[in-house]
Amino acid sequence: MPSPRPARRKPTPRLRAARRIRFSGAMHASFHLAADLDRALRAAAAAAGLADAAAFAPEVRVADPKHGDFQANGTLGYAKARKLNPRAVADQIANALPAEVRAAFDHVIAGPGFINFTLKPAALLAWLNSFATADRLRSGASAAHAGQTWVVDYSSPNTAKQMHVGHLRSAVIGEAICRLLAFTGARVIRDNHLGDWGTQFGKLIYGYKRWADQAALATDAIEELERLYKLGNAATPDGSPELEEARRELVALQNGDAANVALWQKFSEVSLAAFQQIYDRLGIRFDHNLGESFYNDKVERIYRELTETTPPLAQISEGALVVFHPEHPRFKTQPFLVRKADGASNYASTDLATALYRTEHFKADGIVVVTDFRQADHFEQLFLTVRKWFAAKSYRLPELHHVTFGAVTGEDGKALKTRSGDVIKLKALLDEAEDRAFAIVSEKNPDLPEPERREIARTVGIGAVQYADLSQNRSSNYIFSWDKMLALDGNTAPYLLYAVARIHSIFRKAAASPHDPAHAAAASGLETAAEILLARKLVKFPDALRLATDTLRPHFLGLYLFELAGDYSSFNNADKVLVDEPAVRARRLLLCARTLLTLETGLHLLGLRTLTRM
RNA sequence: GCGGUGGUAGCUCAGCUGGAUAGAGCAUCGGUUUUCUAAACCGAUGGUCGCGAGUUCGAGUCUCGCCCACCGCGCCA
Repeated sequence: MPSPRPARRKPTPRLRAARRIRFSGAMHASFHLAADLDRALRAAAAAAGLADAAAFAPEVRVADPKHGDFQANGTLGYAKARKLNPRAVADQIANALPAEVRAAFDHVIAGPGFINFTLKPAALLAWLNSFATADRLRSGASAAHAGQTWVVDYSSPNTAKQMHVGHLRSAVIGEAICRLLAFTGARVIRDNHLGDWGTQFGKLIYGYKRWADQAALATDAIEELERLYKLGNAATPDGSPELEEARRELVALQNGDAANVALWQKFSEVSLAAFQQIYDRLGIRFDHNLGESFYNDKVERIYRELTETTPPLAQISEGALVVFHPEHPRFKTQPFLVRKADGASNYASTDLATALYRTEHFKADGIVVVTDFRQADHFEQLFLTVRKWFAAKSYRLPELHHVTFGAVTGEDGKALKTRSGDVIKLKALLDEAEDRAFAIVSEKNPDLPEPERREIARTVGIGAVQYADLSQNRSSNYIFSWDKMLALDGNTAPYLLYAVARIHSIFRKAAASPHDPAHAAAASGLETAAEILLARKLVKFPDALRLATDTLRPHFLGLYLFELAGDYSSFNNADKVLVDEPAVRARRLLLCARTLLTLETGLHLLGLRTLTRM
């Protein structure tokens, strides 16, 4: 599989110690039950006296509910390699399982030799009691990236241009990844790598100096800058004296000409202000906006370091400074061009400088760059080069991940455009999402006051756009469909938000708080099929979280939330919550509270807002 | 030409890195409410996992070959 996948991190001694302490039985449930089982199975293999027990990998997976909660597949591979009977091996291991595991799980050997584990109702309840708040969930999850710093580079629009639909996926997926990494313990640095430098600024300054409309700049600066760029571009055809003039403006800017630098700064400022209006609606706030211009004075060091090693990593070819990778079938001939023949830098130079800055200045343990799949070659070459360069200079090497995603297309499968063929501006798209959501809310719930319907429309409309992107595997193209993303059935934001709203509704009706520990204290043991099915789903949140974070694919979390909302709806339909018997009512309120906690926590991790009524 | 990503039910998509009888939603058909939001739930119909070989206890998943779509491949990012 070509998409980047984080290597399993070696646990630090500190983490190993933490895991030992966290290992426990049913009384004090540990966060990640599958990880508990993995350790218990390894210990059992050793205790059972299996030959070569250290080589036994349990391969614990979340199971189909009809088979249990978790299954260990590792016995099959282990037995096969040693020509043993897999069921006999499974039996030996199962018989040596520690008492805590036997207390918490029923287990059975099934099929060719799987060991299936099903949590007992008391163990389910113990887990739900242990993880009663978002903080508890976070501290349970935080071991994965504790003590690490991750820099995430996403959104990254060009200044002096409006954000359009092509910027949506990077922003939405990038923000979700930031939140996942932060929740699992990392210090996350959100870095907006703006396209704020390059030849287009010569043409823009040329247009600005001739045709700028100050009134238009005051009302909608970006719109006016786009108009001026188009004018400037049209007025400077190849070979024309006007183009020469535009180039002189660019050279003046690059040489620090005060007037042009001031103009460029103004362009950046108004652009950032316009971007922030979009980011506010998407719940995004960057820590840094270190665009390409920031690295202007940092590329000389790159050229020097890439050429001073023996043998040099970079070489001159056709006047340009390039890096070849002789061991690579394609990049041995397809150059990585780090300095143009005219001596100017390009995106390869600044990206190399960026990787170094993030390593040295931010002390990054991991760097994630979120761009569309068309840049895959560039980043593969970039990372290959960084690895060799850092090794040659003995720099510490962070994990490097290029997170790619497919195109957003219309229902015809072609790039998404307006009817007139223009790109769709992100502002207009978000406006339309809210308008459509408002129409639906007003139809479904006309009695709510209009300000509340507006607020609901904001949350549902924007959430629908975000979730449509996040619910699907990011590597495939995604077909933009208002009807599908705003549908109330299926894996959509409205369906999930509706489940959240219904749970809030029950607590309103009961005049109770989801945070009240009294429900847990008064709860009797889980009994009905729907209660148990729901609880079994709730305890698998850690698995979904880990999968989404390890693969940097948020849709795994989305899929889990959808399944959880479905199990909740079934429970809600089968078992009335507000019954008279206090102990039954309390345990069902407990399930409602934990479902609410998990759905809200999960949706917030994906960058969505939630509602109490809709 | 080389490479990347896709190809799974009529449509839109999952499929946890090789595991059990391939799953959801939409659509179609049928059912459920004097009950906490029916914006819901339950059931049925629907599959040559693009095609063909191979690897092995086991392949949608791995290997090889082919077909189709989108995309990338020297001075844009």
